[in-house]
Amino acid sequence: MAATMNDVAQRAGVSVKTVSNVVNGYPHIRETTRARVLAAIEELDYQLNVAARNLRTGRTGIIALAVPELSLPYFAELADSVIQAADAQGLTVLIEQTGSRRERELEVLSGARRHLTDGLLFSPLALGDGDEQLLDVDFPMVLLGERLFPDTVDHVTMQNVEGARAATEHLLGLGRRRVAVVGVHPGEVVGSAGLRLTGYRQALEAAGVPWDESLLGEAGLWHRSTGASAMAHLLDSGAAPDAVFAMNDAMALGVLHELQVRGIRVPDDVAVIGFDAVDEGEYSNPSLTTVDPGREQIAETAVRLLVEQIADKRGTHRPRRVYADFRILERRSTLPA
Amino acid sequence: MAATMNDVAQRAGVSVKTVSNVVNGYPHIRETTRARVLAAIEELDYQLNVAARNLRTGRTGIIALAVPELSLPYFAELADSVIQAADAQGLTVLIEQTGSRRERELEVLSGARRHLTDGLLFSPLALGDGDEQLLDVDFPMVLLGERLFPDTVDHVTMQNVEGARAATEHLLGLGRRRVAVVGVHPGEVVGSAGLRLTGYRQALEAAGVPWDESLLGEAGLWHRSTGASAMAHLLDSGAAPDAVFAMNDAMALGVLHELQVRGIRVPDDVAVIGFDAVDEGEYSNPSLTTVDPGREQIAETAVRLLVEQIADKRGTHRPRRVYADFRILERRSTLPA
DNA sequence: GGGACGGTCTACAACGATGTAGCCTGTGGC
DNA sequence: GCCACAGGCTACATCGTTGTAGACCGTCCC
Repeated sequence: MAATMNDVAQRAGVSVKTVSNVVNGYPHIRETTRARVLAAIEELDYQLNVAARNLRTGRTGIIALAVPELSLPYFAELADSVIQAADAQGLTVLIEQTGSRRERELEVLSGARRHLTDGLLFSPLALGDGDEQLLDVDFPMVLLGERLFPDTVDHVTMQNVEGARAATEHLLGLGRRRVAVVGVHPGEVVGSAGLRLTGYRQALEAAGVPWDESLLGEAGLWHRSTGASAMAHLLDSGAAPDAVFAMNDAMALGVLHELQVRGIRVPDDVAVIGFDAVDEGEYSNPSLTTVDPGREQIAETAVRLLVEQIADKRGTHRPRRVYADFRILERRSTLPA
Repeated sequence: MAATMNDVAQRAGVSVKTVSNVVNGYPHIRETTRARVLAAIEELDYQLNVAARNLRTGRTGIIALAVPELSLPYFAELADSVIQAADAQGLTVLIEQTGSRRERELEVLSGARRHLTDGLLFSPLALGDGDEQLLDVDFPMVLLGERLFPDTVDHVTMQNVEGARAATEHLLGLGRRRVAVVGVHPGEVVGSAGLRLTGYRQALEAAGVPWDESLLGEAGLWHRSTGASAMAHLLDSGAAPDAVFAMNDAMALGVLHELQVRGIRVPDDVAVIGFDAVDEGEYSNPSLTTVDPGREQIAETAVRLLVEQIADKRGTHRPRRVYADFRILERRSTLPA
């Protein structure tokens, strides 16, 4: 049987509350008493029962992170960063996978695990326009990543438009004029697909390059496989791109793969740039130029905002939106000729 | 304020315990009563306070998964599989990253979060020979993956020796005779590096191919970068391999990268095979032949064993060791000439 | 010398659920 | 008509901690 505070108290000859005070660092305790209590804790190998503290204080020390899929490298690396940032604040992370399914995302928001966690970092994919009121929850939450929602909730996001624009400009700067884009969601405006497409369009306009519908590669889910098939479709349709901006790295790697299978040289025939800066792109063949969206900064900021929300019991905080810094990581897939 | 069982009980005109019974599916309740309670729950939007239940029952419904790093694709995909398997059993997963650091692995075992979780799935890397007694913990635990420990604890592992042997035989079957191996940990026997090296050796012996020290590529951490530098070292040393067995996929991808940078053709000049079957290898250039160690089977089995341990309060269960099925996934990096 | 005050500590209630014991009521068997 | 018994429910204690109120002691100041 595990020891309780009571056992420790008896052994140290003090009240339970004093043990509690020692454990929680309450300052007004005589040194000798504190030493006795600590010794008793040591001897009994006492461990605080978190469940009991939770019940009493209403805090759990756990935050939830809801992401689409851990098997997507970006989210795995994001989770890594979040866990480390949370660790630094003494928090533990509980991961929920939504599988990009709307129903699972709603479940996360419904707060079924509300009592288990102090707050939620949420990276939604399936929710979108018209779901604003669903995000008006009564527990601490910070939205992560890409979608834009009204200013009713804290939001840490990457610079989708600017990053996409910079990526496209990077390709145009190589002298490429037939720049395809992969990952388009037709009709979407507020999602990351819509925003990144806007950045792409801005870059073309600024450079005076005409808009060409045939260079738009659609892809619903942003996986390696969908990137590969979007590229295949672009090639088969005769669009003849000389560069590709893939809206994330996973698709960019699919694009590289498809090009390589067909014997098309990268970057000589087609230059490729991605978005996300996952580790994988550093060792692909050729290595992948990409937009680094500031993943660690996003994780750290998000955890910090969440902690602030949790501390602010009155609910008086006003929602904030934070944009992370981005930069282009230049590698071989866009090496100048 | 969130509603409690007391609120529900008052509204339904029954005792708290009856509400508890309804919530927990206790059978002997009149239909009309059950309906009244359910209605009250609905009206008040009542959610069970898990912390309180935890305190009373000692169960939390959370299991911990301790892995080295989520940013390593294999562990991200393993986590994905574990979360899904746990979900199917109504369990939530809390992920701990040990960063392969011995001190963090010990912390996990010390059970600091014992009160927060019902059990632990543990994939140790830094612990090894001589640490057996540390694994003799007094909470439910299942060891995952690769290292072998004495039979005092449940263990779900991949077939390291057999898989490595099959991988090496696959290369030998292509007619290659100078088969390098990457990821060697000199002196190690029980770890996955030691076991996979044994499989490699067995395959060579069976084929009558002489053992050549110069074909052993060392790599402490099994990352892409260490795979690349081990390959660079092999090439620079003049070992002149015509095939490489990388002990995991991450290193294999680093190997592919290094070969490509040097203009060495795969599989024509050097054939490459990995181990783990991460998604990434399917879209690398060229796509990566690998050993599929049965990741999902491992995850499902591990969760099942853990659930059994948790249910078995008496601690009468006898430790089991389960080996997952493996198979070779043949892709282009070992395409016959 | 008495009152104010801060430091140190204790007793007790409370968080929200569940386990245990036991009270009714109705049914069936003898 | 009485007892045994099961179904349906309630009352109360309890899990291990923390918040609140207050007791006690010594110091300091007027």
